[in-house]
Amino acid sequence: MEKIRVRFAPSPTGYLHIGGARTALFNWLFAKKHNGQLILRIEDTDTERLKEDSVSQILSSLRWLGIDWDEGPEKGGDFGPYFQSQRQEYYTKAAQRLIQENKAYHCFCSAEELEEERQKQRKEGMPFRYQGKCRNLSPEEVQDRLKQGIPSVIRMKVPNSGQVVVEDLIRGTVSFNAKQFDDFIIAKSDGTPAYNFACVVDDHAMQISHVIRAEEHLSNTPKQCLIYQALGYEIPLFAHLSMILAPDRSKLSKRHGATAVGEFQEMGCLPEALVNYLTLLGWSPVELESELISPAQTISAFSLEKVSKNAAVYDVQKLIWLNGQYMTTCDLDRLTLQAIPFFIRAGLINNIDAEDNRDYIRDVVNTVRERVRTIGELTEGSRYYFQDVVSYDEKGREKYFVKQEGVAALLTKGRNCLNTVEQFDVENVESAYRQLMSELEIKGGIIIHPTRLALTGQTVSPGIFDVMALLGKKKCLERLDKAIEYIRKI
RNA sequence: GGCCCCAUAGUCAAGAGGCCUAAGACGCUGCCCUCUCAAGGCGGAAACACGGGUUCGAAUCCCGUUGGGGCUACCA
Repeated sequence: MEKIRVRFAPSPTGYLHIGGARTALFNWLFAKKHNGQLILRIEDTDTERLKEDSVSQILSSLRWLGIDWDEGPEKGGDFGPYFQSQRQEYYTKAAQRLIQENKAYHCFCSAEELEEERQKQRKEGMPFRYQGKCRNLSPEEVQDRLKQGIPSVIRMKVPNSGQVVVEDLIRGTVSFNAKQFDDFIIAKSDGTPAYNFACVVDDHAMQISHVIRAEEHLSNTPKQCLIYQALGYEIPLFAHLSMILAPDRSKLSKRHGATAVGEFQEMGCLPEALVNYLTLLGWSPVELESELISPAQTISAFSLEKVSKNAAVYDVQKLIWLNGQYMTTCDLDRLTLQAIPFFIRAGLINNIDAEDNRDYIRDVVNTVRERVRTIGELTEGSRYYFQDVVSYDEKGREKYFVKQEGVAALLTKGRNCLNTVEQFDVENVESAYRQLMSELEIKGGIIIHPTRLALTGQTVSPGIFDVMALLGKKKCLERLDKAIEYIRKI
């Protein structure tokens, strides 16, 4: 088989969203699977829609996900430049050639004229198609108008009969009737290429073997085939990935909550979880026993033919669940490192703590991580390890501090019991407390619940003895004293 | 409107004419474990959009309908 070269070609009009991320991921998986290259190309021909910083955001999101490219921005390669805005000469040359070969032509119709025509046709209930007014202008006329400086676009001369057949690796053979297309624009009046044209010129120049992109481009593909044919280029293989939809089956947008990769990062998602989730959207690891799969496993099992044809509704619940799974199993030091910025932002620690108390922070992360699903939740669940308890959970307060008979005295016994523990570790603390329970002939929960509330302010936490040991003797005694005093005042 | 794609539980998704009394996962739910919450273990409810064909036999093939999505720009 020939060299496999695929590309991801985002337009820098905003952040990388999960649809784009999945397209990039599937391209990456396919390239890795076949020892091919992934090319990153920035499609920035529409200067009006460009957004500042967009490129660097997209690049950093891709890197965060672990999707690396072999050629492209900040990387270089033999087929550059990788920004379409720097490739104008290629487009101009190709368009000029088409004009010389009588396969494309200058069109001098103004936007107003076209709009008028459009309205007229709509009134008649006809689909809008350019009528080919400038199609047969004589060379002299064209030269004349060009000299006069009348703005013009370049249009394809589209044959008005015949079938255009697209071979798609996911969808099979899809055919279109050529006569439905009008003479579409390949170069705008400022000379910059229209999407379909730039795309074909670049994919050919960059020797792309497989075009893997979103389904929204399937309808553009026959036009691109027409361009390939006119230019005499070999047509690559296509694979159109189904769309990712919002829960209401509409197109995903900001109103549907987090859709940008960066937003998932901010809420404390782990990149491996997002990647894992995205691979499951449209592809399924049939021969693997679990859905928790690493990129390496995915690469070896991946095949485009097995990619699902139906649009997928994205379900944040499953992503969060996957993230929770990774939270408890991922490398602790790495997770700690990722959590620290969250802790700082939440005001739990400062930069100095982050350095000096690294071990403590790591222990906190380790004990809390198995009961939370995101780093955001981890941060919230870690509060009392860094800050004093300033209030008690309302329901817990009612149940354990107000309604529980003799709780102050009980906690005092607990306090004194802890006070006798020398080596304040989990085993010693637990055996001391257990001994107290059996002396008092009470069930564990009777003293554990109020203790938890006193130490954490919450009704939920990791195992209470783990909490005690991590908090240390001093803080445990302080917080118990404070709670006892608080209860007495009720 | 025209053209194109798609159609299995709430969601992702296995399924290539008999192996389907239709996998698995998330979510929901019952029980167990338990100091709480998670996690974990064992159960449960929940789907082939509809109508016609083809066939001895259809979730699977064909046609139609309905529904969803995309394209139809001097956007990509």
